Amino acid sequence: MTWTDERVELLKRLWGEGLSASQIANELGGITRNAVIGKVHRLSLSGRARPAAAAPARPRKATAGARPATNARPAAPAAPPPRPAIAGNTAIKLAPAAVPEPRRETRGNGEVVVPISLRASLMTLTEQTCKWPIGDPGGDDFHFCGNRSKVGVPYCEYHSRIAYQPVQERRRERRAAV
DNA sequence: CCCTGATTCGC
DNA sequence: GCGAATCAGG
Repeated sequence: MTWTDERVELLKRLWGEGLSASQIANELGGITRNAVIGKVHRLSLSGRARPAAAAPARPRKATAGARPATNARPAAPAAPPPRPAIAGNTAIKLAPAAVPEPRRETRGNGEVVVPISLRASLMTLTEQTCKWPIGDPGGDDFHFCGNRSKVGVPYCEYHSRIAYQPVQERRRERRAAV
């Protein structure tokens, strides 16, 4: 993939909004989070909120041809990313007691805040993000559950149960059939 | 285990 | 310049 001006700008925006590299990666599509991080660094906008920190000389390892990606992480104070409460940002509500593991930015009572740009596209649907739709498709606050799901399963555990409910009935009928 | 960003270095 | 591989940490 090429880093067109548009893509670079989007990258800057999303990164500035505090999205993770992987999220930005599948937001842009066609690239990995490594590419995003690499670009971020090249653009020198790594330290999201913290300007400080001068690289305190990292101890590179043996030279020769090997690939000693030895230690790494001297710099990088990593301060809590600024969560610029996006204006008009629609806080989405989770069904009461529904999602078991709201592993996202949550505030107060279980509301989940999703960055606009994140919701704009298919959210960051990966292999293990619950793709259970919530809200009216096409509605402004339509989104996906987004909780982690097991590999190969499209939904988180909670929604899997809902999705595959009819098993019991099935079983009954099947017995009669077979 | 899942994830995060950081760094190095061959290309 | 790019990004996979790798590292280090949560």
